[in-house]
Amino acid sequence: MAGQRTRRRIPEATVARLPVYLRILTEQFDDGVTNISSEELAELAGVNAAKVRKDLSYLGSYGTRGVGYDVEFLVYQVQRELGLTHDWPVVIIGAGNLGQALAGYGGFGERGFPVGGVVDVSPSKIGTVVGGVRVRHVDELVQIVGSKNISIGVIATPGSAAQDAADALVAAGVTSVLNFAPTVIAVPSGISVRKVDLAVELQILSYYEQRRAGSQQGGLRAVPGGRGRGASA
Amino acid sequence: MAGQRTRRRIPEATVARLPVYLRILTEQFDDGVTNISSEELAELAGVNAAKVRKDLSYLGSYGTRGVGYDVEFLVYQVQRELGLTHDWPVVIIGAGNLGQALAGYGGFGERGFPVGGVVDVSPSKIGTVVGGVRVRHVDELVQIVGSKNISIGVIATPGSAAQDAADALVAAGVTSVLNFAPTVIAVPSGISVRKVDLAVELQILSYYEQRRAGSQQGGLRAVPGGRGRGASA
DNA sequence: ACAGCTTTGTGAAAGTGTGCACAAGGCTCT
DNA sequence: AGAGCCTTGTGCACACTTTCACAAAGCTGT
Repeated sequence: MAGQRTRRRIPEATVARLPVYLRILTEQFDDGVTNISSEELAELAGVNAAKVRKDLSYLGSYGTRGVGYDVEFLVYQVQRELGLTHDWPVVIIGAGNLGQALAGYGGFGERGFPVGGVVDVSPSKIGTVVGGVRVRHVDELVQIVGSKNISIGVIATPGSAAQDAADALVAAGVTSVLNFAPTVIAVPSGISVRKVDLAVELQILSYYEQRRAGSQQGGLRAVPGGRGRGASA
Repeated sequence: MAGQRTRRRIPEATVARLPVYLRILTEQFDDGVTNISSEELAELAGVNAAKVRKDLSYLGSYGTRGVGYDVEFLVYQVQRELGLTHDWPVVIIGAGNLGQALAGYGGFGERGFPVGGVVDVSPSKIGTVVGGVRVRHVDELVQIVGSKNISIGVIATPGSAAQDAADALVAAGVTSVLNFAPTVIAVPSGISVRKVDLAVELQILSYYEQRRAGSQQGGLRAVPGGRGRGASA
């Protein structure tokens, strides 16, 4: 009865790395690897071994000293912690270039995020089929989200429509949003938002590229990584 | 003669925010806004005003106390700092779903990163035209990179081919890499790498979504943001 | 010329994240 | 059963980031 789960809070930086470990562990498991050390995992993830151990320690003491971690068990634990023991269908709002690419990408479904619906406002898009899903009108968002129990929405509209899209998603009951539009969106507190802006990534690279050119000689070094880390060979 | 530029180093976290400020400032400028306060800019960027001021202070003292910042001037300064005073052509490696979407996206070119070339290994892809560019064989990478003076490469291959793609890019002379493949790639030191993994973003959302469901009541809060910040309305 | 208002620029404190270094623990082999 | 080896889990110091709070500086109106 005494709740064995204290609901320890996992640092955000660790949460961002767990999916990377998970992918590597899954690959290793598929390759028949049954045990892995923090050193090996760190090498494959491009991070420091101490960091791997500290990250994994937030899940519990699942390693064996002198031996390492049981890959299969660790895969399960990471999945459980990330809430990946079941699928999370997503709805994509915006069926333009990007929306079509995302829907057709296939990588989502494979990794537990099947495309449960695609909506748009343009009559020319509605009714077309992308990624095996028929595009429906944004007004049907409530039904789609409700009937498939969707909690994650993906914004793939132009920047100018992103806030409307976010409002529509929230109104329909979505509680997490992945925003690909190059715009900061406002949502009620309690709604999770993450943003991916391709141009921003390139501009960050541009900064380091320019700096390299400017300072002629000396200290070339890998770009320190927010999320995208530079690993040296 | 005394170098007015001490080449002050800008913190990584700030570099990641500058592109966001730049986009907002450019929009405001296009709307005819000539002056902006740190408070207004912070509101639009979804961050704290003190952070905006500190970020901008790394560029120099370009504001006027009691007034704010001159939008046009600030746009120029941020662009200069990010190295965006000229275009940076990019080469995309991988002409599958994602590569096609990126090449056809258009958003790259508009923001100063025109697609200077697309390459692939598959004979079925070579010769096809995506985003107005003819797909060429990866063996031609050296010529493409050399003739157009390209320093940024975008990896849009499947994960299994990502390391080979990275090696090919580096061998061709590229010094910055944006990796969309769900794999950690190793590069020589001195090469900048940033990574965008769509599944990782969704998995991070899944974590907070699951946690919300698990802890029944209480403390719903926006997902703390690595890069994608949750703003509350 | 000066008082009062506004907003910047920044020192300092608080909060997060990273990485070293090592004790604790477990396995194997004799 | 015990020695020796290996790898985990973590305390601690350091580095980076965020936020507060306020002095400095410029503008406006009298």
